Amino acid sequence: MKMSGGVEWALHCCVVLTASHTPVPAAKLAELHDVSSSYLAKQLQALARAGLIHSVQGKSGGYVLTRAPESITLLDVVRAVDGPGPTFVCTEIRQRGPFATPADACTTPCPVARAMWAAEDAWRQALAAVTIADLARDVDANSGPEALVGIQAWLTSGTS
Amino acid sequence: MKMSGGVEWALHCCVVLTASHTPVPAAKLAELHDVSSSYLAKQLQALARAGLIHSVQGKSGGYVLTRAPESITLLDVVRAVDGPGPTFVCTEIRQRGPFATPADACTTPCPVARAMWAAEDAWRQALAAVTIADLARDVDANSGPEALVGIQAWLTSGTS
DNA sequence: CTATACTCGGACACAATGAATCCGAGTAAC
DNA sequence: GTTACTCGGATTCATTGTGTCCGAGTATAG
Repeated sequence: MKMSGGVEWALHCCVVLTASHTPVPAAKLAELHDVSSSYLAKQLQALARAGLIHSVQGKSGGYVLTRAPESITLLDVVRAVDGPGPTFVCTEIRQRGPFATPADACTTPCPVARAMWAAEDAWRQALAAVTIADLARDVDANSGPEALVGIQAWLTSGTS
Repeated sequence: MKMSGGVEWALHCCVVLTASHTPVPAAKLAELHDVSSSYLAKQLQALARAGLIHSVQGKSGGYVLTRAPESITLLDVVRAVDGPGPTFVCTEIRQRGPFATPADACTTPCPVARAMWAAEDAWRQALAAVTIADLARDVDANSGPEALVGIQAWLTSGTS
C-alpha cells in the first residue's frame, strides 16, 4: 500500500498559501517546489473541488485558501487528494463458500472489517487533530522566520 | 489509496487456522472462502516468509500457525502481506527549488512528514492492539459456536 | 526401497490505478 | 476590443496490484 505522492505536494502548497492572501498561480507553486506544474495542477484542482481552496481566473489569478489555516485539517487535504473512501474494503467473504453465514445474520459488519476500520478511524482522528496552521508554525520554527517572508515576497513578485 | 485485497483473505485464513492444529492445504482454504486458490497461495507464502505460519510439504501437508493466536497481531499480518514500508513517503520537497533549505538544516524530518507518520503510528498501534484470537472470539460470538466446530470437521475431512 | 500423488514455491502474463502531459474554455486586465 | 494569462478536463504512459501457471520437494502407500 502506498499513498499518492500528490498528498505531499498538496500539503506543502497549503502551507505556502498561508503566506499570501493574494491569488498564487499554479505555475509559481510548481517552480517553488521544483515539480511538474501540469501534475501539480491536478492536485490543486482536487483541493478546489473539495472547497479547500478557491480558484481565481484571469490575468492575475491563481489559488487562495478559502478558510483560515486553523480550520483546515490534514484529514481534509488527504480526503480531497487521495479520495474519501476507506483503504480497507470488505468483500463479505463470510457470505461465500460452503460455510457461508446467511445474510440475515450479517446485521453487524464482519469482525475483521470492524477491527480494520477502527484502526483507520484512529488514523483519521490523528490527521484531523493537526491543522495547516500547526504545520506552518512548525516549518517556521525549523527554517527560521525570515524564510517565509522571503517566499512571500517572491510569490507576489512577477519574477519567474 | 487502497489497501491490498489480499489482506482480508489472509486475516480470514488466520482466523480459520485457529480451529485446526493439523496442516490445512491452501486449496481447501480457497474453496472455503470461494476465492482463487492460485492467488491465495501468494498471500499464504507472504505469511510464511514473515514467519507467521509454517508450511508443511508432502502428501498431507499444508499451513499451520507458528505461534499462539493471542500473540499474532493484525499489524503482523498487514505488514507481511501489504509490505512493511510506510504509506507516506517524504521526497524532501523542502530541499528543492529556489528557496531550498540547506541540507545541514534538515537534521529533523520535515514537519509535514512528521505529522503524517504520527498518524500512521496511531494506525499501527491500533492494529497491534488486536490479535487473531480476539477476531476468532468475535467471529465465534457472531456466527455461533457450532459454526467453527463444523468448519473444523470439514477442514480435517478429506472431502472436497 | 520405490513409485506415486500431493504439497508448497517462485516465475510468468494481465488489468487497474497512479503519474505525467497536453490543449481548449474562460476571465480579468490593458 | 484585444490580449495575455489563468484554470479545467480529456488523453497517454508507467507502475503496482491481481490472477495464473508450471516446476521442485516431501511424506505417504505399496
